[in-house]
Amino acid sequence: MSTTLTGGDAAPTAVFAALADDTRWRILTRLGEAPASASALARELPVSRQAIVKHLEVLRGAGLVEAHTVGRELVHRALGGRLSDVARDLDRIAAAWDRRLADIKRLAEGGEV
Amino acid sequence: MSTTLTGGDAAPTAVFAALADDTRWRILTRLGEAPASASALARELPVSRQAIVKHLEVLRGAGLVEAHTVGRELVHRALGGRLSDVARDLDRIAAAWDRRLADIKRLAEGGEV
DNA sequence: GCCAACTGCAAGTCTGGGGTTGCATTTGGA
DNA sequence: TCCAAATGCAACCCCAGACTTGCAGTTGGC
Repeated sequence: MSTTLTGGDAAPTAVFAALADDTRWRILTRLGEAPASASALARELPVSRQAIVKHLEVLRGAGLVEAHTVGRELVHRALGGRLSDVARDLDRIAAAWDRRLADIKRLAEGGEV
Repeated sequence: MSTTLTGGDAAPTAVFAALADDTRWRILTRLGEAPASASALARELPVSRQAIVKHLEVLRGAGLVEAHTVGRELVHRALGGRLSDVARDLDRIAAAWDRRLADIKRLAEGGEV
């Protein structure tokens, strides 16, 4: 019905899982600065190319990264769209919690006078 | 200099890791609806109390949950603050990526005419 | 045409952490 | 007072996934 996490109670943990690894986060933010291939990233980061490839697959699966070929290279770049979707949803959820909390407090105070 | 993740390049993966587990997410959203103790949650969710206790520790460590004693119960409740912080930061990062992307495209098109 | 460089596939290792069970301890409240 | 119910601690199991090494296949570009 919806791909956003507020659409239902679908767990958005997949996206979070993609963001939860340090190496993956480094790769992602690095791609945010400028697109790069797996081999190029492997030269910059202290992990093997294969490890990076796997991370890129996860990131692509989460919709956080997009790939296109340039010459014989497979260049990846970071996509902001999914991330801002998640941000918006998180913000809504947080607001709902705090609102509910405030309601409870108000109710408790008002009702006990 | 800053506790937010945009402040530096500090990896915010700790918070994401806290959100990345399904069971933990269920616990967190459940607490968002109404505060509850570990034992109460254990009765509602298909996991042992001990598992829930560990999850609550993680959530508390990430600043997503707060606890206070009521009678002999230790009641936990979800806090929106940290979550909206993360949301704001993610949104900024996403915007920066897209902006950079747009710049590159514009530059490429303009330069190749 | 050829080679250097990039990608893809396949095992295989090993640590983290999610989950459980069991028991000890405390304490609220009828 | 006394018990049911809540918390805390500890040892243990088990698997997902992060990382590596090694090799085979493809292809761009001089």
